[in-house]
This record gives sequence, C-alpha cells and structure tokens, in this order.
Amino acid sequence: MSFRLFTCARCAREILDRHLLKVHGLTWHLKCLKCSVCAMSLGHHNSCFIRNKAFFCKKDYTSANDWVRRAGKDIYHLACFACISCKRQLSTGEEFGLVENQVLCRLHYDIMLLNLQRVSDNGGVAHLEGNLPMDCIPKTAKRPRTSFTSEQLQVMQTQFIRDKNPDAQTLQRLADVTGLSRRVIQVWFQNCRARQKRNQVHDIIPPLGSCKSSEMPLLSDNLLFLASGRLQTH
Amino acid sequence: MSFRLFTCARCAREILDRHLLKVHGLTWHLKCLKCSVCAMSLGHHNSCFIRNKAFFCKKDYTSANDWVRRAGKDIYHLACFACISCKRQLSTGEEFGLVENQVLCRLHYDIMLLNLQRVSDNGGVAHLEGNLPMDCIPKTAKRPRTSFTSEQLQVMQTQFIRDKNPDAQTLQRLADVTGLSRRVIQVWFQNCRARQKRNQVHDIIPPLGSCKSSEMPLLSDNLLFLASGRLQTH
DNA sequence: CACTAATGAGCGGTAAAGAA
DNA sequence: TTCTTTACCGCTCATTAGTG
Repeated sequence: MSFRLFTCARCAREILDRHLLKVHGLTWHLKCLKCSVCAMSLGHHNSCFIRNKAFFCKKDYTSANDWVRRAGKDIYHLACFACISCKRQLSTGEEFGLVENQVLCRLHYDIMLLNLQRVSDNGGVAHLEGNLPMDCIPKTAKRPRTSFTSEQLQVMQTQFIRDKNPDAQTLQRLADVTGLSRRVIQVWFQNCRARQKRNQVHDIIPPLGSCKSSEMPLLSDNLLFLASGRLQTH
Repeated sequence: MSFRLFTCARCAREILDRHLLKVHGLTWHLKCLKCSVCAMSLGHHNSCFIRNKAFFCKKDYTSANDWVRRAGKDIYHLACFACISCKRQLSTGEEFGLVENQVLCRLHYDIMLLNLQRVSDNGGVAHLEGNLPMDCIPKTAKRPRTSFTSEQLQVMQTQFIRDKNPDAQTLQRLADVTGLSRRVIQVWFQNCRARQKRNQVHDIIPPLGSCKSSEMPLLSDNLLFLASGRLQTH
C-alpha cells in the first residue's frame, strides 16, 4: 500500500478532495484553481486557459485582446505595453520600469540606471539639456538572447518527439503554455531540426574519442590533445 | 513547488505586496522605497532616481544637482568631487588635493608629488610638454574587491552543496537573496568549482613529492597530463 | 605570506538574423 | 522552409591583484 501525498500548487496544503486536479503539471485543490481575472473557480469548470503561467476562465481568456495593463496611474493597451528601448512586448508578471510614463523592460531599465549613474559620476547634467533619464535609454536596443527554463525545454522537447514540425495551432498552444512568444518557439523548432540533422551525421561516423585502441595503434600527441579537448596556446 | 521569499532592502521583512518592486538589484516594499530628501513613497510613483545609492523623487533628484562642495574658490558638484585617479568619491572632511582644478585624494596626491619629484630629479621638464603635474597622476582606477559577509557565504555554500552549477534563474535568486550582483555570484561559483577540483586532485593523487616509487612504476608524462587535466607549457 | 575575488583568453553550444 | 552566419552566454583555465 502506497501513500501519495499531494499538495496544492496554490496553498501548499494537502489535497483531500475527492478528485485530484492536475493542471500544467501541478496539482490543485478544486477551489484553489481560479481565474486570475474574475477569480471564479476553474476546478468545477470544463475549461481552463493558460497564458504566461496565469489561469483564466474562457470568457476572460477570449476577451484578452481588449486587455490593458495598469502601471502606476496609467493604463496601457496590451500591445502598447512594450519596452520603448527594445520594442519587446512584456508578459504578465514580467518586471518593468516606468520613466516619464514610458515603459521599459527590466534589462533596459537597469541599463538606463547605469547610464544615469555614469552621467552623474561624470559631472551631472551640465552637458545634457532637460530630459535626463530619457537620454540614458538606448534608442533601438537589440533584443536580448532568451534562455529557456528547464520546464520550457521539457515542454518543447516532449512535443518535438511527437512532432518535429508542429503546425501554427500547436505552436500557439506551446507559446501559451510556456509563456514564450510564438516566434521564439518556432525558431527553437527550426534549430532543433537542424541540430538533430547535424548530430545524425555524427552518429553514423563515430567521433574520434570512441575509437577502439586496436584501430588506432599510433597514440600520438594529437590524440592526447583531442582527448583533453583543450589546447593551451602559450 | 518552489517558494521565493523576498525581503525588503529597507525593513528586511518579507514582501507580500501584490507587486514586487525591484530597484537597483534589490527588492522593496512599495512603501519602503522613499525619496531620501522628502521621504515621499516612490513605489507608487512612475519614476525613481538614483545617485550614489540614495533614491530620489524627480524633483529632489534634479535639485540635487545643486549639491556642491567648495574647495578653494571653486565649487564642485558632489558627484564631481572624486579623485581623478582612483575615481573614488570623497567624503565630507576627507583630505584632498587640487591640481589644475582636478580633485585628488590624499593618497594619489602624494603619489603625484613623488612622481613630480622623480621627474625633476631626472632632468626636469625637457621631454614633457606643458601639463607636467597631470602626467604624474596614475591613470588606473583601483579595482574594488568585494568581501562577502558570513551570511552571504552561508547562502552560497549551502547552494553549492546542492548544485555546483546553478542555472541562470538560481543565480538570479541568489543575487536577490544576498544583495550581490549576479556576476559576483557567478564568479564565486566558478572559483568554488575550481577550488574543489584543485583540492580533489590533491586528495586522490598524492602530490609528486610523496609518491612512493614502488607503487607508481610507470608514471609517464602523458598520464600525468591526463590525470591532472592540466598542462604546464613552461 | 596564503587565500581568493576578479580578469581575460579561448571554446562549445545555441538563439537569432539573414539569404536562398 | 533550410542553410549559413553571427552574436551571445556560460564554462574552464591561467593569471593578476586585494585582503587578512
């Protein structure tokens, strides 16, 4: 006889409900899984929608296009809520900064602060007229390279085994589940296909390191170098 | 299920606010981030200005540019009042030197004087045109070395036992918890891995001096290289 | 001194950009 | 789409330099 103790992802207490609710890889009390907008319980409901790790009832999920975000006293269209530096649209829960009613992602907010610091270190406002913080914001910054969490990788890899070329719909679902943008997901699958193809070649031709000694009687310095994978260049 | 406990940089208590306020690499209660001049809350505000680790509202930041120090007949911005050699901002009451309206801390003022003396001993101004004292000021800024508190070490060591290669997220969490920068945490883990590896090698393979000849008859150079993972090139 | 934080070179892996 | 290239990130190793 085995006891499996399940704890709720929201309240962290043991689940003694008649039914065990499993959503998004986590277990929940029926009444703990709520729409993040209207707070209605989703546990007793037929559908549950996920976007960027937040849960929604159907109504609030579909009306999401009209969503706005509140930041300070101001309200932004969801689409307008993007970093003015790198133009990237920010996700729910993501950190942001506000400078004169302009939205900044965490990264470029920090960069702005650094620049601001540097300016003040170099003698303050003397050279700059008027709008100091704005001048410290890089104008068209590159989008930073995203790094995936292990959970996001898990989701994508699982899908990749099932289907290496997911259609647009599946792509969107993955984006919703992981909280990543559709484009990022798409690029990952492109790169993953390329990676697999590349590695297949290596599977056919065994790498040098795995050769058996009988096949390589001449143990030269070069082999040593290959084995260690590191050459020290003086 | 992971719990992320955030503590406020000002009152050191847990943050249960709806929004987590992150400024300058630290986390704050909304009401704990105040302007250091007028004490108004900045957490509910759109902008927050930083200078020398103090926080200001917009009004007080811009008027803070009026902060000055008087040295001789000249007036300096507070932020400008730093040693041009080591870049360190000088505190109230600290000794300083002035060379062509440039501020020097006591140490680098003395060094400059010494260099000046040496130049004049070696034949004077002949080779140097014009700005003699300035050329005697060392250009290089001193690199600041952080020293960790025992609590910060505690946190990092505890994590190291669990995971020697923490991912980006964990790194950030450690940075948040300790108040250190992400980079500093990363470097500590790199150094700690190297340290462990160094010590392990000594534990397993006794240092050359203590090898007994009977136990190690065939100690070739190649084996040594592979075993230690280190090639000394000269 | 020993110890260790920081720096820099070099490299593997891979997300992103661009061409075809 | 695929293929190529670029750029970035994290790592290791060797070295430098700050601290006690």
